[in-house]
Parts: sequence; structure tokens; C-alpha cells
Amino acid sequence: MSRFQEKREQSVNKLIGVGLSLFATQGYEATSIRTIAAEADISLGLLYNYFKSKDELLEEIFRRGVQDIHDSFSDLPDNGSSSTGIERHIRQTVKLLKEKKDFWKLLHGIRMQSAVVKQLMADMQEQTAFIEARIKQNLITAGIPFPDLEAKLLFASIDGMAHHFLLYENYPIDDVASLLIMKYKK
Amino acid sequence: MSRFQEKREQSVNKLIGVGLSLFATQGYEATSIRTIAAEADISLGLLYNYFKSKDELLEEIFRRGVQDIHDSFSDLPDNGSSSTGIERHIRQTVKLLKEKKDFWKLLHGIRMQSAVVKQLMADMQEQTAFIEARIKQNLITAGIPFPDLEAKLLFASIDGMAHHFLLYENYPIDDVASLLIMKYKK
Amino acid sequence: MSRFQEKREQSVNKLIGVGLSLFATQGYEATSIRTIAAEADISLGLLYNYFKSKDELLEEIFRRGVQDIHDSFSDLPDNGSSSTGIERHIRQTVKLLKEKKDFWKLLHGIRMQSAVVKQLMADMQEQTAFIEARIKQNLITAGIPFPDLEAKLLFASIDGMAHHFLLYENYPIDDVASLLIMKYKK
Amino acid sequence: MSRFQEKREQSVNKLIGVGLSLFATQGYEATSIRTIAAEADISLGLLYNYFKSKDELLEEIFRRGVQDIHDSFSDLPDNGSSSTGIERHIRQTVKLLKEKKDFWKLLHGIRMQSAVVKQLMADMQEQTAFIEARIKQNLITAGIPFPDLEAKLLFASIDGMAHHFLLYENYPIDDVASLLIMKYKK
DNA sequence: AATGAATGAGCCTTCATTCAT
DNA sequence: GATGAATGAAGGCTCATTCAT
Repeated sequence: MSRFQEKREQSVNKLIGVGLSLFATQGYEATSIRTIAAEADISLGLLYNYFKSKDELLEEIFRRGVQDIHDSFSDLPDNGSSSTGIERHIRQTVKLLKEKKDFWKLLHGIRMQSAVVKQLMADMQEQTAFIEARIKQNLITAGIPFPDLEAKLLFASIDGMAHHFLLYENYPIDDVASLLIMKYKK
Repeated sequence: MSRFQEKREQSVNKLIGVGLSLFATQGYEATSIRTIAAEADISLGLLYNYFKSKDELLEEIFRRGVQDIHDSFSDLPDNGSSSTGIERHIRQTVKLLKEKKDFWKLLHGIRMQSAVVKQLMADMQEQTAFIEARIKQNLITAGIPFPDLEAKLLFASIDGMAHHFLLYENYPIDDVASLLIMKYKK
Repeated sequence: MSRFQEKREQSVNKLIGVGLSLFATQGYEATSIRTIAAEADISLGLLYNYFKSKDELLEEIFRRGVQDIHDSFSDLPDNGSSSTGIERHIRQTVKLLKEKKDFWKLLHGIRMQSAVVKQLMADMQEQTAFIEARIKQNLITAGIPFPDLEAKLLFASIDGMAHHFLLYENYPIDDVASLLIMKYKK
Repeated sequence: MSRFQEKREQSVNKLIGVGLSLFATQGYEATSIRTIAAEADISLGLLYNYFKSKDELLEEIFRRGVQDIHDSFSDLPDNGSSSTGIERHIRQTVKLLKEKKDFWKLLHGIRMQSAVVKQLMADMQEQTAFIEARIKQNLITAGIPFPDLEAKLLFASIDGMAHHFLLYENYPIDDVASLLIMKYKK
């Protein structure tokens, strides 16, 4: 029972990892299932034992990535001590960006062609709304006027910063983040 | 003689237009050269008289799009009268976003998977640097400290805002832009 | 215009012919599209220029075969001079069996697994009803009692005979047919 | 010892049953060994302990089906009392058709593409000859002229009737059979 | 005996591209 | 210039079969 479970999990994890990396680097359409299997040292047939289709592999990769991020943000205590919510949110985003660069690349690279993965995007919208709401809450807490619009702008700034970090080598994300945080202090 | 030239140009323009629209909507890989030719009412063979390959068509689409944008920004008088450079830059960006939505979609959708179009991205980098430099110059003019870092942040904010505009229906880009502009006033 | 038409028709006919032969001999599922293309000396890709799918190829083969048979039976004068309608019907069936052996093989071989070609079978039902009605009419003309049931039996006898002709080498179909005809004389 | 044997037989029987049902419904090629194993609640590996290959499973299904039919006809007393041999033969055939519909479907569906199961068909020929001989014997007993040819025709009629019964919903096989029997009375 | 992980050949189909006319 | 026939590599996916445990 557990004998198979273990092997299965191992293979699945490997495929998810390789798939994420390749999809992020080359794009979904441009990455062949064959390449993924080969890179993961797993036969083509076995891949299909675990994932019903290329789409489903992508979906699972997404599901896990989104879950990771959601968890990470949920763990953030709503009211820390020495730092504002906004600061913590931005710092956490930067941390995640560095840790899960591939996933973010995939996300930012794919969300424009939502045709590929309509369902996934619906899920993402939910997460996005969740994040924007959290940002807004923090802005309200900080006493900033026009929290709705400010949330949109701050979210855009963070997203743009993230995008540039993923796009350019040696992007000084920490400095940019610090500057952004500073703007919302006092 | 000139009549041939004219017809040729007309066909090329049509192909560029259709190509841009389809690439933007469905993605580069997911769009077939056949579909483009059909949609443009041009035979497959003729398309290959105008463009050596699918890649070259994309390149031409890019080249023109980038040129358009470059021109548009170049035409901006460096110092208008009643408004700051930053304001003009942002307003112009918003205007272009609305006018050339397809091109921006293509650009934002493709730039993460640079494998497809390495050469194009090199060109883009140049444009990007140009824009960032212009932003920085405006910041200096406005007497803002840390103009280098501020330029990066502002550029990111604008880019993020653009991205969200392309991504979400009914995004209130004008309001967000106004808020952003306000931040750099005084 | 006609230049392409001609070539196209030539290729299509070849594919239809080879497809019919192979489907009849080996069965639909067991025959690969590659084999058909190769046997017809036509590239795999070209086949797909003419037929959207393996299924559609089969459908076209069917359509043509059914049409042939329908035409053949329609051309039969309803009242000849020296022979009864039943005799003419049976003789015509035998003639067609010999001429279009492959098509009949395909038909008899495939109709049991109607899943493959549900639509086709609906069309066939129509033809079948048409034939059974014609048989019945002939029986009525011949003054045979219970024409409905007799039509069913006669149809079954003809079909069984046909089946055996297709199945066994050297089946004396002419003799069996003669015997069957005799039964309905006087 | 015997308990193992018992369980084995049980599993084999289940596989034969499920296999027959699926092959009959969907066709041999279109039915996967996986589906059979799953439907029979037996692991893929175990199936291969019982049958060396998909082909062998089919062969075993055939062997048993043919045996059943052979037995059934052998048990028929050659000369009953109140009814002729022909009547008994036809009635028995109808009875078997109803009882073993799946097997007959499989048989009628597969026998045209003998490539799949050449050996099986050789066996079938034997059975066919046996049946035809029996029919002929009955015809001789009944004093019918041209018993050879008549046997072929009667066999064809029965086979055709069987085919139509398998093919059409609500086929009045009993009535058709009665009519056929009547023809050979007196 | 029994499980299901693992393999790889083969299938249908699409697509960029070339070529004869 | 203009057409669409023709090609074949490559892609996603299925499936019979083997094997380690």
C-alpha cells in the first residue's frame, strides 16, 4: 500500500518540479510533454499514469503553487508589532518571489493567455481579490484616504515590481521594495 | 509598378493586423500561420512571399509596434507648459494602452518566455532603458531624491497598472493613473 | 481552378479506394491512417487536407458506397417484362455483391459495432427500410400472404446469403440465389 | 489447494464474462485490457497471470462460446417425436440467440475481419460445417430435393435472421422463425 | 498469488514550410 | 504575383505488456 504511495509521490513531485521549471522558462505551449518526461527521467507512459493530460499537469502545478502562496500569506499575523501590515505584506511578497521564482514566472507568463487555463484563472481571481482586499485593509488601518483606489495602485506597483524582478537580471528588488514601503509610512 | 507596391503593402498590413490580433488573443504558439492567412483572405503561399517564416512575421509585428510607441513618446515635448513631465508620460502611456491594446497584450504575454524571440527582447531592452531614462530625467527635473531607484519604482508601478488594465475588465485605469500622478506632484 | 480540382479528386479517389479496401479487410480500428496514406502513395499530411479525420474518411467511403447501391436499385425498372420483381431484386443484389465486394464487407463488418459510426448507421437504417419496403411491395405484387413477415424473412435470407458469400471462398451464390428465387415463383 | 483453484476459476470466469460483454459491445480493438481488468475488479498484473495476452483472452472467450453452442446442438436428439429436425434446429438456434446474445454479437461482429483471429475462424469453420451438415441431414430426412443447396440457403436464412435479431431492437424473431419453419413443413 | 509502477511503440492529428504551376 | 497541393517532423495520448516487490 504505502510502497506504491511512496514511489508515486516521488515521481509526481519530480514531474511537477520539472514541469514548473520548463513551463516557466519556455512557456506552456512550447514545452512538450515528452521533454518534461525525459528531463524528469520518467517514461512518457508513466507521466500519463499520474496526469490525465498536459492540461491537468499544468493545473496541478498551479494548484500547488497557489496553495503555497496562499498559505504563506495566511500565516502572516494580521497585526505584528514593530512593522505595519503593508510593510509585512510587501516583504513577504519579495521573499516569496525569490523562493518561488519559477512559479511566479509561470503565473505572470500565462495569465495573459487565459484561454489555456480558464478554470485556473477563475481560481486565481479569487486569490487576487483576497490579496487586494488584504492590501486595502492594511491601507485602512494605516489611515490612508481612498483605500480602494490606493489598493489598486499599490497592488499594481507590487505586481509591476515583481514582474520586473522576474524579467531582468540583478533587479534591485529589495531597494525598490524599501522605497515603496517608505511611501506608505506616516 | 507603384500599384504593385501598393497592393503588396496593403496585404502586408492586413497580415500584420490579423497576426497581431490573433497572437495577442490566443498566444503565439497557439496561433497557426494558416489561420492568419485565412483570416486575412490571403493564400498561404502568398504569405510566405511576404514573410520568410512565422517568426519573421512576429518580428515585423513587434518592430512596428515598438516603433509606434517609440515615436509616440518621442513626439512628447520634453517640457510642456501646465503639466509636469511625469504626468505627461503617464497620461501618454495610458493613451497608448487604450489605443494599442492588442500590441500591449502580445508584449506582456510574450516577454516572459523570451526563448521565442530572443532578438526582439534585446530590442525591447533598449526601449525599456530609453523609457526608464526618460522617467528618471523627469524625476530629476521634479527634484525628487533617489531618482534612479524612484525611476525603477515608478516604471514598475506604471507597468503593473498597464498589466492590470490588460488583464481585468473595466479596470479604472484613469483613476489609478491620476492617483499615481498625484503622488509625484509636490 | 480546374487544375487543383483535378488533382484533388484524383487523390481523394485513391484514398477512398485504398481506405475502403483496408477497412474492409482489416477492420476500421485495426487500420491505421498511416497505412492508408502509404498504400495510396500519399503523404500523411495531404490526407488530412482532404479528410478532417479518420472518421470522416470512413464516412465519405460509406456515403459513396451507399449512394452507389441506392442508385443501382433505383435504376431497376419496377416492372420488367419476363421476370418478377423479386427475381430482379435478388439478381441485382448478387450483381452488386460481386461488383462491390469490399464495400459490402466493410458494411457487414462494421454494422455490429455501431458505436464507431452512429450517424452512418442512421443513414443506413433509411436505406434498409427502403429496401425492405421494396421487397414487401414485390411480395404484395406477387400475391404472397403475410407480406410484412415474408419481407423480413426474405430480407434476412438475402442478407444471410450475402454474408456467406463475403465470408466463404467459392460460395455458389448464383445457385443459392436461384433456389431462393424459385421459392417465390408461383 | 483446491481453494486456490476455485478462486482462480472464479476470477477467470469473471474476466471471460466482462471481456465478452465489452468486446461484444464496443468491439475487440476498441476495448482495452485495462478496462476489462478494472470492470472485473482484478488487477492488471493478475489478468496476465491468467491470460498470456489480449488475443488469448479473446480466444478463450471464443472457445467457450463455441463449445457452449456445440454442446447445445449436440444435446438435441436427432429425431424428436412431434416436430421435424429442421424445426427443432431453428427453435434451438433462436433460443441460443436469446440466451447468448453477447457471444453472437461478438461472433457476427468479428468474423468479417478474420485477420484478428485467424486460428479461431478455422475452428469456427469446423463448427459451421458441422451445423450445415446437420441441416442437410435434416433436409434429407424431410425428403427435400437438392439438399446440398437447400442446406446452404436455409443456413443463410437462419444466419441472416440471427444477424437482424442482433442488429435491430424488437425484431420479431419468433414470428420470422415460425414462417421459416412453415416453409419446410410438408 | 497479487499489485500497480513502468515502458515504449504506435496512433491520430497539426503545422510550418516548400514547390509546381 | 498568386494558389493550394504536398511534405514530414513533431505533438499529445493510449495501450498491451513486463517487472519488481
